[in-house]
Amino acid sequence: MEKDVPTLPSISPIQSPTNASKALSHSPSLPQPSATVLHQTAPSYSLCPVPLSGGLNTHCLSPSTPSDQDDLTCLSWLHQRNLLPLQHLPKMPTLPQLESLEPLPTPNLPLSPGKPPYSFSSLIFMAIEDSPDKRLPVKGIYEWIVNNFPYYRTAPSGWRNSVRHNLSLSKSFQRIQRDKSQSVGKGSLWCVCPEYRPTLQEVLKKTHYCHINNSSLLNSPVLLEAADYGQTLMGDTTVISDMDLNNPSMSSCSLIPDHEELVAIELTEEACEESEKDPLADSGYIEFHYYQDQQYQYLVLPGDTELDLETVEILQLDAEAQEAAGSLLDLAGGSH
DNA sequence: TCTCTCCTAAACAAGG
DNA sequence: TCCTTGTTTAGGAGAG
Repeated sequence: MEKDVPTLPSISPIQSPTNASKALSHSPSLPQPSATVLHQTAPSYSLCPVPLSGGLNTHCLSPSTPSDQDDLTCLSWLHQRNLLPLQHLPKMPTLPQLESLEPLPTPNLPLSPGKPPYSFSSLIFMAIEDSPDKRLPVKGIYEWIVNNFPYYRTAPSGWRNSVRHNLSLSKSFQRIQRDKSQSVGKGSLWCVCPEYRPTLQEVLKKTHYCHINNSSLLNSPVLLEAADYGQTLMGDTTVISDMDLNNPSMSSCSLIPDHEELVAIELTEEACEESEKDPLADSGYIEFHYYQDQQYQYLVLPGDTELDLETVEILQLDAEAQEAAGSLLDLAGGSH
């Protein structure tokens, strides 16, 4: 299942003149920020862009609303939860409606969520890790899965049996007896067995990367290594996730990063070439990722968008995008 | 082919 | 009684 890893670039992509010229061609007036996500990609099928004025779209990755939760199969939210470092948005199985994308993404694309690529162990792991107390009752695990993976809303209920089966059978999960005095409802709480936590994280990472292997960007040893340590190695770029996936102490860390900035991921030439092979790449959108108001958000802009002040002004026309545009301006060295 | 992992289904018991 | 939870067994699919 592991993919061959491309040769490690001699220099980091962000420092490569060639790559930089490609990546920055979309934003000639934007000075290289210390941290800016700027990658060109076809919009993920799970995007539910909120239409902005000027044909721009913004999108919130926070699963705080049901509509947002639909997007969780896009897996980008894993970054928000710090279960995976923010990197290239994964390309999920192609949906026909995206094959024929018009120049602008259709707002509120109809979603037909497929089965998540994650094993039940991973789903349970994510559910538990996402809980404030790192422990959940079975019902809570059900709810988390349903809330985050729309597939299971309509799936036959047998998957619940599989969840329970996994909980019982897997050594990775421990049952905790509820405090009888405070117990409301039956059943126990389940938590992740600490010694199996790194294993679960590894499985989760592998699953994630296997399903985004269309992007050679993520196959860069640099980025993979960065993913392992929660830091990118691209110059002074700051990765948006500062957690250490292999650090058991992460369980006590906030799942939401406390810094607010854009994260830059630029396409390597290989990534660009591969992207060109992707039929969706013709739609050529750029996603601008940023972290704001304790949420990951991103703008989806047409690929030929020049992120200059004019573009930002357009962004500013929309109240919802105003703050985002401000962030871009800040990073561009301007003020608004 | 074998092994392993994972998924699914089913049966059963216990408890609310 | 019904439903949920937890356990166990069995079989199949897919990958290495």
